Amino acid sequence: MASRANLSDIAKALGVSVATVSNAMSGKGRVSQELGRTIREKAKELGYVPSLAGRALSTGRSHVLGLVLADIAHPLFPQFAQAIEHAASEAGYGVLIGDSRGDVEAQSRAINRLIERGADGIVVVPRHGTRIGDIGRPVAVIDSPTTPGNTVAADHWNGGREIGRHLLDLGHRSVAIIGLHSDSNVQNDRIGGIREAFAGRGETRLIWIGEMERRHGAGCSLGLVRLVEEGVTAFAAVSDLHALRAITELQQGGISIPGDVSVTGFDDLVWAGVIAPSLTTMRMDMERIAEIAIADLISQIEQDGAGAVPHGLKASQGQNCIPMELIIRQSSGPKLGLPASDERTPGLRGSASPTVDQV
Amino acid sequence: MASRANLSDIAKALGVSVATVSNAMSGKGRVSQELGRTIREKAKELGYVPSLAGRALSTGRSHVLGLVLADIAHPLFPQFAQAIEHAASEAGYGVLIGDSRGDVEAQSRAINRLIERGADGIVVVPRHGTRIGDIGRPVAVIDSPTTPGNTVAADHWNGGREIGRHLLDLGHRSVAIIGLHSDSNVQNDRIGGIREAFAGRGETRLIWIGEMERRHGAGCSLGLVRLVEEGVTAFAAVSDLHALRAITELQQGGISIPGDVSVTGFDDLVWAGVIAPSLTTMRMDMERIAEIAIADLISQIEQDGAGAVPHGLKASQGQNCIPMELIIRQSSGPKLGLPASDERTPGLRGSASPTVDQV
DNA sequence: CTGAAAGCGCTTACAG
DNA sequence: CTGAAAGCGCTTACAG
Repeated sequence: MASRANLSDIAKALGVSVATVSNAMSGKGRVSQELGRTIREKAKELGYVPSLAGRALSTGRSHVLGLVLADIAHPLFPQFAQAIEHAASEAGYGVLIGDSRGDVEAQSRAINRLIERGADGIVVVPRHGTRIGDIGRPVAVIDSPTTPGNTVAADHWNGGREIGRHLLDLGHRSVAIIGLHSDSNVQNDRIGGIREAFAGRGETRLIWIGEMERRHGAGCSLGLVRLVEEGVTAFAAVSDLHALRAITELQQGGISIPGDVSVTGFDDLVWAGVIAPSLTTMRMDMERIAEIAIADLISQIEQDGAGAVPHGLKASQGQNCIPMELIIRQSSGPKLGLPASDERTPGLRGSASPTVDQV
Repeated sequence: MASRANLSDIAKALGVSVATVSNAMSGKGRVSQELGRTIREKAKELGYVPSLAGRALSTGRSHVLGLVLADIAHPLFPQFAQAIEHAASEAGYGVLIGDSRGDVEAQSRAINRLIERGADGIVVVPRHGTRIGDIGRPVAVIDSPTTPGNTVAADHWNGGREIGRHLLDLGHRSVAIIGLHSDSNVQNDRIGGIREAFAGRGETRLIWIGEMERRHGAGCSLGLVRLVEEGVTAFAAVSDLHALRAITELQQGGISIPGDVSVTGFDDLVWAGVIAPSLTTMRMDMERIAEIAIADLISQIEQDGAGAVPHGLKASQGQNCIPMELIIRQSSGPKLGLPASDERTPGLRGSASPTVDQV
């Protein structure tokens, strides 16, 4: 297990020049089929692994991308990281992570660190209400279709609309929408969609968790039971995290889901399928989002040298708003008293005959 | 904004040699204080950013570490990634992510890819029951103190013991322990600790979710309500994810927590503080774990050239078993009927007077 | 204390 | 189709 073979070793072993070996390995033609094959065989035999550092130095490209999320501790991070890593890896790029710990200015520092580390481009999922300035290197922003400069995103608005329709179809006419911050484009889109669906067909009210916690402390009650008493029959959270909070608060208050009220979320986070009742939610197509983000980034990288070309899409904008997928699970059901005209399978867990049923 | 200044630019601007500039920048002495200062000033003035590729090529060190988790979609990944990124970044290293999507052999491929990308070393949080062979590059394994080759880990066993004691202190004498796989060292440690605490003081039984799902399908009921009827008063899950499942299943079954039974978890996942009731759990000190893993890795890197020195700790083994921290929240309380001799603060949510109270 | 030179492993015009 | 040469930006003995 001598130290790694390099181009020169192969060249020597075959009595050819390193230039030829290089050309053969990169497969850009310029070498006879015959010789090309021989060289590649020898390379394999010697266990040749190209040195990225050597390549990077001569091409000026590191073939590494940076991934910066507003908050690396966000429960969606795993999904993002996995999809981005996969897409990048398919395209021959590595992914370096940057963390901004939810802090706005740390976000730009994180981006800068990654650039100093030689990232050829950056994928950023920005913090609510942040805008990414020109960083002199290609960037792909994943936020919301309504965010200026956004590269690709799920169609959050339409996702909201579908959630709204789903609840309307089940007979719900009074929904409480649960959000966190009013400065998040993603959340505002989702909320806008839900409201649009309900417009003229039912009433919506809005709960901002962030605001409630500022007033009553973190982890405070959301007062959901009270809302049920006032006639709300459905809760549509803009994230599974908030849906989870709603479900447990309602359950703790003795309210049956979906017997008494329905609850929906967004994002299909890891626990959504596992809690009782399992959570109806809206899922992003992370694979496609990642693919498009990476493709855009790479096309930018391969165009401009290292240029300060303002990032933006040449690709068809329409393609960059990715549909979300409604996943109907047990937490949403027909409004109490309505004929159960649903065609959904009963599910594995017996939400059919709830044992709790008061308030 | 011309293209980036390099050592040679600084050297020319000052009429000195690049060697001197290099020495001045790396601060390894060899340069007069005077000149050193001048050079560094000029460097700053020109906005000099060292080329990692150049450095990597000449030193053979990329200053990049790889992070491989069994499953990047695991809810603990964010905590790990954040802590590792932070520790690495402090030490001047970048972090490249690798994904093995929960697949055992993909795990080694992921490791190899990172090595081909030039990672100087790898941090791996292995999949249950996997063992990392020699990969010809420094590795730090974070798994369980009882895993052979483990570098650093939380003291899962003792964490289990503390959970057990906590439940005993609350008066519980019959606990159901909820695990996923019996081939996970981490889980076995946690379970062993709980059992040790209960030995001779109460009875424990064990539920393997993985096994139940194999028999009854994913998302199946865990039959927890039945257990309560049989006299179980506490559920100790080896992960917050399973605790969450337990809490919702119990609540859905009309059982009050902590009124009727207590539930505890592990890991303090993102939602633990936010559900109702909030979840009592055991938290790892990720910052310390990450620090130690990174320190170990770097010391290995700086010792052997690229050697096949079998990884292992020279550092004091004792230091590498990091205590966990018990976080008492509302999901655990005194056993029903017992005098409430607890000193815990009542918490923000009124678990004091539960409205649900049947079965 | 400072500098000239070689070399890390690759790619890329440019010749032949 | 193939090769000799220069260069990417740095570091590191080795001289002076």
